[in-house]
Amino acid sequence: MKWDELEEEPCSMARTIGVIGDRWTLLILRECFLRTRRFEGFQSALGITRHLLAERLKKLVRLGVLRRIPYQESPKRHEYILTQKGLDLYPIMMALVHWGDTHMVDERGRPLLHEHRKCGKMFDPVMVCSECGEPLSAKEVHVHPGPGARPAPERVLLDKKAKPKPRRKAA
Amino acid sequence: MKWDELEEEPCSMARTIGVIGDRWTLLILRECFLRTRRFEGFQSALGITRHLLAERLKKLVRLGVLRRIPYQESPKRHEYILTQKGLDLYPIMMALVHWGDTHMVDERGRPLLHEHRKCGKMFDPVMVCSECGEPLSAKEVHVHPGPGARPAPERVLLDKKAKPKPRRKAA
DNA sequence: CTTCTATAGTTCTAAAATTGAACTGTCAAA
DNA sequence: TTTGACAGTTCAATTTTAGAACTATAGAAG
Repeated sequence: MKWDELEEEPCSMARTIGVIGDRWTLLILRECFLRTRRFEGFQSALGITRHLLAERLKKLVRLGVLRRIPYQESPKRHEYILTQKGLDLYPIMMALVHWGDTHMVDERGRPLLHEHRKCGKMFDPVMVCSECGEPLSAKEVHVHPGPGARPAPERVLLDKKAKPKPRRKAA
Repeated sequence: MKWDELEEEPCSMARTIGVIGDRWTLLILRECFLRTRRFEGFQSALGITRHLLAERLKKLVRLGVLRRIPYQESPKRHEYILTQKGLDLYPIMMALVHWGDTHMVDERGRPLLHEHRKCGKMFDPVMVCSECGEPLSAKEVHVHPGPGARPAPERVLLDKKAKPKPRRKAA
Protein backbone atom coordinates (compact mmCIF):
# COMPACT_ATOMS: atom_id res chain seq x y z
CA MET A 1 0.00 0.00 0.00
CA LYS A 2 1.24 3.46 -0.79
CA TRP A 3 0.79 6.48 1.44
CA ASP A 4 -1.62 8.23 -0.87
CA GLU A 5 -3.84 5.19 -1.20
CA LEU A 6 -4.26 5.43 2.53
CA GLU A 7 -6.01 8.75 2.17
CA GLU A 8 -8.70 7.10 0.10
CA GLU A 9 -9.48 4.14 2.31
CA PRO A 10 -13.08 3.95 3.51
CA CYS A 11 -11.83 4.42 7.06
CA SER A 12 -11.47 7.74 8.80
CA MET A 13 -8.61 6.51 10.84
CA ALA A 14 -6.65 5.33 7.82
CA ARG A 15 -7.23 8.67 6.17
CA THR A 16 -6.01 10.54 9.19
CA ILE A 17 -2.96 8.31 9.34
CA GLY A 18 -2.35 9.17 5.70
CA VAL A 19 -2.03 12.80 6.76
CA ILE A 20 -0.22 12.70 10.08
CA GLY A 21 0.78 9.08 10.55
CA ASP A 22 4.51 9.33 10.55
CA ARG A 23 7.09 10.13 13.12
CA TRP A 24 8.30 13.47 11.79
CA THR A 25 4.92 14.86 10.91
CA LEU A 26 3.67 14.22 14.40
CA LEU A 27 6.75 15.86 15.93
CA ILE A 28 6.47 18.82 13.59
CA LEU A 29 2.89 19.25 14.70
CA ARG A 30 3.91 19.10 18.32
CA GLU A 31 6.24 21.99 17.63
CA CYS A 32 3.43 23.88 15.94
CA PHE A 33 1.35 23.57 19.07
CA LEU A 34 4.34 24.79 21.09
CA ARG A 35 4.36 27.91 18.90
CA THR A 36 7.22 27.10 16.54
CA ARG A 37 6.56 28.69 13.18
CA ARG A 38 9.75 28.89 11.17
CA PHE A 39 11.87 26.50 9.20
CA GLU A 40 14.97 26.97 11.33
CA GLY A 41 12.91 26.66 14.46
CA PHE A 42 11.55 23.27 13.47
CA GLN A 43 14.91 22.13 12.27
CA SER A 44 16.87 22.97 15.39
CA ALA A 45 14.16 21.85 17.77
CA LEU A 46 13.77 18.47 16.14
CA GLY A 47 17.08 17.65 14.52
CA ILE A 48 15.18 16.57 11.42
CA THR A 49 17.08 16.78 8.14
CA ARG A 50 16.29 19.93 6.21
CA HIS A 51 15.36 17.81 3.24
CA LEU A 52 12.59 15.97 5.04
CA LEU A 53 11.44 19.02 6.92
CA ALA A 54 10.90 20.89 3.67
CA GLU A 55 8.98 17.97 2.26
CA ARG A 56 6.78 17.45 5.29
CA LEU A 57 5.94 21.12 5.59
CA LYS A 58 5.00 21.17 1.93
CA LYS A 59 2.72 18.20 2.44
CA LEU A 60 1.04 19.69 5.49
CA VAL A 61 0.41 22.90 3.59
CA ARG A 62 -0.95 21.00 0.63
CA LEU A 63 -3.33 19.11 2.87
CA GLY A 64 -4.55 22.24 4.59
CA VAL A 65 -3.15 21.53 8.03
CA LEU A 66 -0.69 24.43 7.91
CA ARG A 67 -0.80 27.74 6.11
CA ARG A 68 2.36 29.36 4.71
CA ILE A 69 2.31 33.05 5.45
CA PRO A 70 4.90 35.70 4.51
CA TYR A 71 6.28 37.57 7.49
CA GLN A 72 8.84 39.69 5.63
CA GLU A 73 9.64 40.83 2.12
CA SER A 74 13.15 41.36 0.79
CA PRO A 75 14.54 38.01 1.54
CA LYS A 76 11.05 36.58 1.25
CA ARG A 77 10.36 34.58 4.36
CA HIS A 78 7.36 32.58 5.47
CA GLU A 79 5.93 31.17 8.65
CA TYR A 80 3.96 27.99 8.98
CA ILE A 81 0.93 28.27 11.16
CA LEU A 82 -1.88 25.90 12.00
CA THR A 83 -5.15 26.28 10.15
CA GLN A 84 -8.40 25.41 11.88
CA LYS A 85 -8.04 21.95 10.40
CA GLY A 86 -4.63 21.80 12.04
CA LEU A 87 -5.86 23.16 15.36
CA ASP A 88 -8.48 20.43 15.34
CA LEU A 89 -5.66 17.93 15.71
CA TYR A 90 -5.32 19.06 19.29
CA PRO A 91 -7.28 16.18 20.81
CA ILE A 92 -4.99 13.74 19.03
CA MET A 93 -1.93 15.48 20.43
CA MET A 94 -3.39 15.52 23.92
CA ALA A 95 -4.34 11.87 23.68
CA LEU A 96 -0.79 11.00 22.68
CA VAL A 97 0.69 13.04 25.50
CA HIS A 98 -1.69 11.58 28.02
CA TRP A 99 -0.90 8.00 27.11
CA GLY A 100 2.78 8.79 27.41
CA ASP A 101 2.18 10.44 30.78
CA THR A 102 0.35 7.35 31.94
CA HIS A 103 2.54 4.61 30.55
CA MET A 104 5.94 5.98 29.62
CA VAL A 105 7.13 8.24 32.45
CA ASP A 106 10.24 7.43 34.46
CA GLU A 107 10.86 8.06 38.19
CA ARG A 108 11.26 11.75 37.50
CA GLY A 109 7.64 12.21 36.58
CA ARG A 110 5.94 14.06 33.76
CA PRO A 111 7.93 16.30 31.49
CA LEU A 112 5.04 18.71 31.07
CA LEU A 113 1.96 19.73 33.01
CA HIS A 114 -1.11 21.26 31.44
CA GLU A 115 -3.13 24.07 32.92
CA HIS A 116 -6.66 24.75 31.78
CA ARG A 117 -7.06 28.53 31.57
CA LYS A 118 -10.81 28.38 32.00
CA CYS A 119 -10.75 26.66 35.37
CA GLY A 120 -7.18 27.42 36.36
CA LYS A 121 -6.34 23.85 37.30
CA MET A 122 -3.76 21.34 36.17
CA PHE A 123 -5.66 18.68 34.29
CA ASP A 124 -5.62 15.50 32.27
CA PRO A 125 -7.51 15.21 29.01
CA VAL A 126 -10.44 12.81 29.15
CA MET A 127 -12.32 11.42 26.17
CA VAL A 128 -16.05 11.44 26.73
CA CYS A 129 -19.24 10.64 24.85
CA SER A 130 -20.73 13.69 23.14
CA GLU A 131 -24.23 12.51 24.07
CA CYS A 132 -24.04 11.52 27.71
CA GLY A 133 -20.71 12.95 28.79
CA GLU A 134 -19.44 9.70 30.27
CA PRO A 135 -15.78 8.72 29.77
CA LEU A 136 -15.34 6.29 26.91
CA SER A 137 -13.70 2.91 26.85
CA ALA A 138 -13.32 0.49 23.97
CA LYS A 139 -15.65 -2.12 25.40
CA GLU A 140 -18.62 0.21 25.69
CA VAL A 141 -18.55 1.23 22.08
CA HIS A 142 -20.18 -0.64 19.27
CA VAL A 143 -19.23 0.04 15.69
CA HIS A 144 -21.79 0.27 12.86
CA PRO A 145 -21.20 0.77 9.17
CA GLY A 146 -22.00 4.35 8.22
CA PRO A 147 -23.20 5.84 4.91
CA GLY A 148 -19.63 5.91 3.57
CA ALA A 149 -18.92 2.28 4.45
CA ARG A 150 -17.94 -0.20 1.79
CA PRO A 151 -18.02 -3.91 2.57
CA ALA A 152 -19.05 -5.94 5.63
CA PRO A 153 -19.41 -4.34 9.07
CA GLU A 154 -15.99 -5.22 10.38
CA ARG A 155 -14.08 -5.48 7.14
CA VAL A 156 -13.39 -1.91 6.34
CA LEU A 157 -10.02 -1.88 4.74
CA LEU A 158 -8.84 -3.38 1.50
CA ASP A 159 -9.50 -7.05 0.92
CA LYS A 160 -6.28 -8.43 -0.46
CA LYS A 161 -8.34 -11.32 -1.74
CA ALA A 162 -5.42 -13.71 -1.39
CA LYS A 163 -4.83 -14.19 -5.09
CA PRO A 164 -5.57 -17.76 -6.27
CA LYS A 165 -2.41 -19.20 -4.78
CA PRO A 166 1.04 -19.41 -6.32
CA ARG A 167 2.72 -22.00 -4.06
CA ARG A 168 5.26 -24.15 -5.68
CA LYS A 169 7.82 -26.65 -4.62
CA ALA A 170 11.44 -25.81 -5.26
CA ALA A 171 12.77 -27.83 -8.17
CA MET B 1 17.43 10.62 15.50
CA LYS B 2 16.78 6.92 15.85
CA TRP B 3 13.44 5.43 16.80
CA ASP B 4 14.62 4.12 20.12
CA GLU B 5 16.06 7.47 21.16
CA LEU B 6 12.57 8.79 20.78
CA GLU B 7 11.37 6.63 23.61
CA GLU B 8 13.77 8.39 25.94
CA GLU B 9 12.99 11.98 25.07
CA PRO B 10 11.76 14.10 27.95
CA CYS B 11 8.44 14.45 26.19
CA SER B 12 5.48 12.16 26.65
CA MET B 13 4.33 12.70 23.14
CA ALA B 14 7.69 11.78 21.67
CA ARG B 15 7.73 8.63 23.77
CA THR B 16 4.27 7.67 22.63
CA ILE B 17 5.30 8.29 19.04
CA GLY B 18 8.25 6.00 19.64
CA VAL B 19 5.78 3.24 20.41
CA ILE B 20 2.93 3.76 17.97
CA GLY B 21 4.10 6.52 15.65
CA ASP B 22 4.22 4.73 12.38
CA ARG B 23 1.71 3.89 9.75
CA TRP B 24 1.59 0.14 10.16
CA THR B 25 1.59 0.09 13.93
CA LEU B 26 -1.39 2.40 14.01
CA LEU B 27 -3.25 0.28 11.48
CA ILE B 28 -2.41 -2.91 13.34
CA LEU B 29 -3.81 -1.35 16.48
CA ARG B 30 -6.96 -0.36 14.66
CA GLU B 31 -7.42 -4.00 13.75
CA CYS B 32 -6.87 -4.99 17.36
CA PHE B 33 -9.70 -2.72 18.41
CA LEU B 34 -11.85 -4.25 15.67
CA ARG B 35 -11.19 -7.67 17.28
CA THR B 36 -8.55 -9.05 14.96
CA ARG B 37 -6.23 -11.30 16.92
CA ARG B 38 -4.27 -13.52 14.56
CA PHE B 39 -1.35 -13.13 12.24
CA GLU B 40 -3.28 -14.06 9.14
CA GLY B 41 -6.11 -11.82 10.18
CA PHE B 42 -3.89 -8.78 10.37
CA GLN B 43 -2.10 -9.68 7.20
CA SER B 44 -5.15 -10.11 5.04
CA ALA B 45 -6.99 -7.16 6.52
CA LEU B 46 -4.12 -4.75 6.03
CA GLY B 47 -2.09 -6.08 3.11
CA ILE B 48 1.03 -5.48 5.17
CA THR B 49 4.02 -7.61 4.26
CA ARG B 50 4.40 -10.62 6.55
CA HIS B 51 7.90 -9.54 7.32
CA LEU B 52 6.91 -6.17 8.72
CA LEU B 53 3.84 -7.56 10.45
CA ALA B 54 5.96 -10.06 12.35
CA GLU B 55 8.35 -7.34 13.37
CA ARG B 56 5.70 -4.88 14.47
CA LEU B 57 3.83 -7.48 16.49
CA LYS B 58 7.06 -8.42 18.20
CA LYS B 59 7.70 -4.83 19.09
CA LEU B 60 4.20 -4.25 20.43
CA VAL B 61 4.52 -7.35 22.59
CA ARG B 62 7.92 -6.25 23.83
CA LEU B 63 6.54 -2.86 24.77
CA GLY B 64 3.59 -4.33 26.61
CA VAL B 65 0.86 -3.11 24.29
CA LEU B 66 -0.09 -6.59 23.13
CA ARG B 67 0.11 -9.95 24.83
CA ARG B 68 0.91 -13.12 22.87
CA ILE B 69 -1.32 -15.91 24.08
CA PRO B 70 -1.43 -19.53 22.88
CA TYR B 71 -4.81 -20.61 21.63
CA GLN B 72 -3.87 -24.10 20.51
CA GLU B 73 -1.10 -26.66 21.03
CA SER B 74 0.14 -29.06 18.35
CA PRO B 75 0.90 -26.60 15.71
CA LYS B 76 1.52 -24.04 18.41
CA ARG B 77 -0.51 -20.97 17.60
CA HIS B 78 -0.85 -17.66 19.34
CA GLU B 79 -3.20 -14.74 19.41
CA TYR B 80 -2.29 -11.14 19.96
CA ILE B 81 -4.56 -9.31 22.31
CA LEU B 82 -4.49 -5.84 23.80
CA THR B 83 -3.19 -5.45 27.32
CA GLN B 84 -4.60 -2.72 29.55
CA LYS B 85 -1.77 -0.53 28.33
CA GLY B 86 -2.98 -1.26 24.82
CA LEU B 87 -6.63 -0.68 25.62
CA ASP B 88 -5.63 2.69 27.01
CA LEU B 89 -4.72 3.71 23.48
CA TYR B 90 -8.42 3.92 22.74
CA PRO B 91 -8.70 7.69 23.14
CA ILE B 92 -5.91 8.10 20.60
CA MET B 93 -7.73 5.86 18.13
CA MET B 94 -10.99 7.70 18.64
CA ALA B 95 -9.29 11.05 18.26
CA LEU B 96 -7.78 9.92 14.96
CA VAL B 97 -11.11 8.62 13.72
CA HIS B 98 -12.93 11.74 14.74
CA TRP B 99 -10.52 14.04 12.97
CA GLY B 100 -10.90 11.95 9.84
CA ASP B 101 -14.67 12.04 10.20
CA THR B 102 -14.53 15.81 10.47
CA HIS B 103 -11.98 16.66 7.81
CA MET B 104 -11.51 13.75 5.46
CA VAL B 105 -14.95 12.39 4.54
CA ASP B 106 -16.23 12.46 0.98
CA GLU B 107 -19.80 13.00 -0.25
CA ARG B 108 -20.72 9.54 0.89
CA GLY B 109 -20.30 10.34 4.56
CA ARG B 110 -18.66 8.51 7.41
CA PRO B 111 -17.43 4.99 6.93
CA LEU B 112 -18.25 4.05 10.51
CA LEU B 113 -20.63 5.20 13.22
CA HIS B 114 -20.06 4.64 16.90
CA GLU B 115 -22.71 3.71 19.41
CA HIS B 116 -22.20 4.22 23.10
CA ARG B 117 -23.63 1.18 24.87
CA LYS B 118 -24.20 3.05 28.10
CA CYS B 119 -26.51 5.66 26.65
CA GLY B 120 -27.51 3.87 23.47
CA LYS B 121 -26.78 6.82 21.19
CA MET B 122 -24.53 7.41 18.24
CA PHE B 123 -21.84 9.75 19.45
CA ASP B 124 -18.66 11.64 18.72
CA PRO B 125 -15.73 11.52 21.08
CA VAL B 126 -15.02 14.80 22.84
CA MET B 127 -11.85 15.69 24.72
CA VAL B 128 -12.62 17.45 27.98
CA CYS B 129 -10.77 18.78 31.02
CA SER B 130 -10.62 16.26 33.86
CA GLU B 131 -11.18 19.06 36.37
CA CYS B 132 -14.04 21.11 35.00
CA GLY B 133 -15.40 18.89 32.26
CA GLU B 134 -15.28 21.60 29.58
CA PRO B 135 -14.19 20.67 26.05
CA LEU B 136 -10.53 21.48 25.44
CA SER B 137 -8.96 23.58 22.76
CA ALA B 138 -5.30 24.41 22.23
CA LYS B 139 -5.64 28.09 23.04
CA GLU B 140 -7.09 27.50 26.48
CA VAL B 141 -4.25 25.32 27.64
CA HIS B 142 -1.02 26.56 29.10
CA VAL B 143 1.99 24.29 29.31
CA HIS B 144 4.28 24.17 32.35
CA PRO B 145 7.46 22.19 32.86
CA GLY B 146 6.76 19.20 35.08
CA PRO B 147 9.04 17.29 37.44
CA GLY B 148 10.44 15.25 34.58
CA ALA B 149 11.24 18.27 32.42
CA ARG B 150 14.76 18.96 31.26
CA PRO B 151 15.58 22.38 29.81
CA ALA B 152 13.64 25.60 29.31
CA PRO B 153 9.83 25.70 29.36
CA GLU B 154 9.22 25.46 25.66
CA ARG B 155 12.39 23.68 24.54
CA VAL B 156 11.66 20.13 25.40
CA LEU B 157 13.33 18.09 22.73
CA LEU B 158 16.95 17.72 21.87
CA ASP B 159 18.92 20.89 21.24
CA LYS B 160 20.95 20.16 18.14
CA LYS B 161 23.09 23.13 19.14
CA ALA B 162 23.99 23.85 15.53
CA LYS B 163 27.60 22.77 15.72
CA PRO B 164 30.12 25.66 15.37
CA LYS B 165 29.56 26.01 11.69
CA PRO B 166 31.35 24.25 8.82
CA ARG B 167 30.42 26.45 5.86
CA ARG B 168 33.00 26.76 3.16
CA LYS B 169 33.18 28.16 -0.31
CA ALA B 170 33.64 25.73 -3.14
CA ALA B 171 37.19 25.84 -4.56
C1' DC C 1 1.02 -42.30 2.19
C1' DT C 2 0.93 -38.29 -0.72
C1' DT C 3 -1.03 -33.99 -1.51
C1' DC C 4 -3.76 -29.93 -0.01
C1' DT C 5 -4.83 -26.46 3.16
C1' DA C 6 -4.38 -23.41 7.15
C1' DT C 7 -1.44 -20.90 10.14
C1' DA C 8 2.66 -18.37 11.47
C1' DG C 9 6.61 -17.17 10.45
C1' DT C 10 11.53 -16.38 7.94
C1' DT C 11 14.50 -15.21 4.06
C1' DC C 12 15.86 -12.76 0.04
C1' DT C 13 16.22 -9.00 -3.51
C1' DA C 14 14.65 -4.75 -5.44
C1' DA C 15 12.68 -0.32 -4.63
C1' DA C 16 11.71 3.63 -1.75
C1' DA C 17 12.55 6.64 2.12
C1' DT C 18 15.79 8.76 5.33
C1' DT C 19 20.23 10.51 6.85
C1' DG C 20 24.19 13.44 6.74
C1' DA C 21 26.57 16.81 4.81
C1' DA C 22 27.34 20.31 1.61
C1' DC C 23 25.64 23.80 -1.58
C1' DT C 24 22.60 27.93 -3.34
C1' DG C 25 20.59 32.41 -2.97
C1' DT C 26 19.06 36.76 -0.75
C1' DC C 27 19.77 40.53 2.04
C1' DA C 28 21.62 42.98 6.34
C1' DA C 29 25.25 44.16 9.31
C1' DA C 30 30.40 44.28 10.46
C1' DT D 1 34.35 42.29 1.26
C1' DT D 2 33.23 39.04 4.41
C1' DT D 3 30.17 36.92 7.72
C1' DG D 4 25.73 35.61 9.42
C1' DA D 5 20.74 34.41 9.39
C1' DC D 6 17.30 32.15 6.98
C1' DA D 7 15.01 28.93 3.82
C1' DG D 8 15.58 25.90 1.14
C1' DT D 9 17.90 22.21 -2.60
C1' DT D 10 21.04 18.57 -4.06
C1' DC D 11 23.31 14.19 -3.75
C1' DA D 12 25.68 9.83 -2.13
C1' DA D 13 25.28 6.41 1.43
C1' DT D 14 22.23 3.99 4.66
C1' DT D 15 18.18 2.11 6.37
C1' DT D 16 13.41 0.62 5.69
C1' DT D 17 9.86 -1.29 3.25
C1' DA D 18 7.67 -3.92 -0.50
C1' DG D 19 7.00 -8.15 -2.87
C1' DA D 20 7.52 -12.64 -3.49
C1' DA D 21 8.99 -17.17 -2.28
C1' DC D 22 10.29 -20.54 1.18
C1' DT D 23 9.97 -23.30 5.80
C1' DA D 24 7.54 -25.77 9.25
C1' DT D 25 3.68 -28.25 11.66
C1' DA D 26 -0.32 -30.83 11.60
C1' DG D 27 -5.08 -32.14 10.28
C1' DA D 28 -8.07 -33.49 6.37
C1' DA D 29 -8.71 -35.22 1.59
C1' DG D 30 -8.01 -38.57 -1.77
